Amino acid sequence: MAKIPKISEAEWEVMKVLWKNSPMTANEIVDELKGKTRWKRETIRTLINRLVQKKALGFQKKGRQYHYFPLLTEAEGIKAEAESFVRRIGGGSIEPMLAAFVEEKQLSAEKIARLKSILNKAKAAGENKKTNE
Amino acid sequence: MAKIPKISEAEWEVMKVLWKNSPMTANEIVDELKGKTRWKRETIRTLINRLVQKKALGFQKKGRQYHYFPLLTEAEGIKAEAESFVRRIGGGSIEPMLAAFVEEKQLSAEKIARLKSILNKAKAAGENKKTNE
DNA sequence: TAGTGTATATTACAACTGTAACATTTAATG
DNA sequence: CATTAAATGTTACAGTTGTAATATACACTA
Repeated sequence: MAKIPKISEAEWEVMKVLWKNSPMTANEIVDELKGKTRWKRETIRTLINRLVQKKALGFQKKGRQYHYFPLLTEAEGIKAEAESFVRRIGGGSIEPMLAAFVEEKQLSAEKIARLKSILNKAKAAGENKKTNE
Repeated sequence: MAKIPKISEAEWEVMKVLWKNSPMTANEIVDELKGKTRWKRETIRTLINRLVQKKALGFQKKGRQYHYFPLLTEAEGIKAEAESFVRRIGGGSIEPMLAAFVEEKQLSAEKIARLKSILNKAKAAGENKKTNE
């Protein structure tokens, strides 16, 4: 997807269920979210509609029902959020944020290893910055 | 600071200048931001006022002027943002986001080392079985 | 003391968000 | 075919945010 639309907090919850499993009908989405939130059915439908307007969701009409599916991948969504985060903190240090992560989430050893590998590659890229392009 | 108020994108720009240097008068903040944004003087004053209402900024009256200063530290602000980010992406993987970071920012070797050290501590706290790398 | 700059305070207004209620269309049923 | 139940569509309404304009208060100057 070219330009990632800005997805609000509540809308993200909807995206997450579709990222886990799609396509889904509005009702299936509602049922899924009824467990996790206290939103009324119509609230959830509003969120779905807004996501369609924003072109974050697409749908296919099947009889009287719509089957919704994401128009961007979860990784794209996360990357966009991360970029917005980075822009926001600007010159700030990313350390408190990584610290918050490890506090908040239970990171498995493998995950940590992958993260470290990303950091290692970063260092390499930084060092021969002038030659790469 | 006990509870971190929700600070909007534009408001963050104001906080950042105060985190770099405080206290400052409204005019000093305006001058600082005039360089970085295209906001009108009164726009910036609105942001300052909203931050005061939210108790993100305090001030001291000195004659006819107010001298503003942050009521939360930059690290607190960043941590709150990071937590919000983590909540939002929920079960999602943080890897795309770390990747975005290293893409977006030029990380020095020392910074990378500190980040790795955070990861190492995380592993220790989480499950200290294997000690690879 | 009356005017004039500056500071601060109040008000504006549209877009976006959270949170729904109400209305309309249409497939299926009696 | 008329009714109903379930889907989708339209409208609502207050709080937040971006982006200001306008009004008011007060210190200093003439």
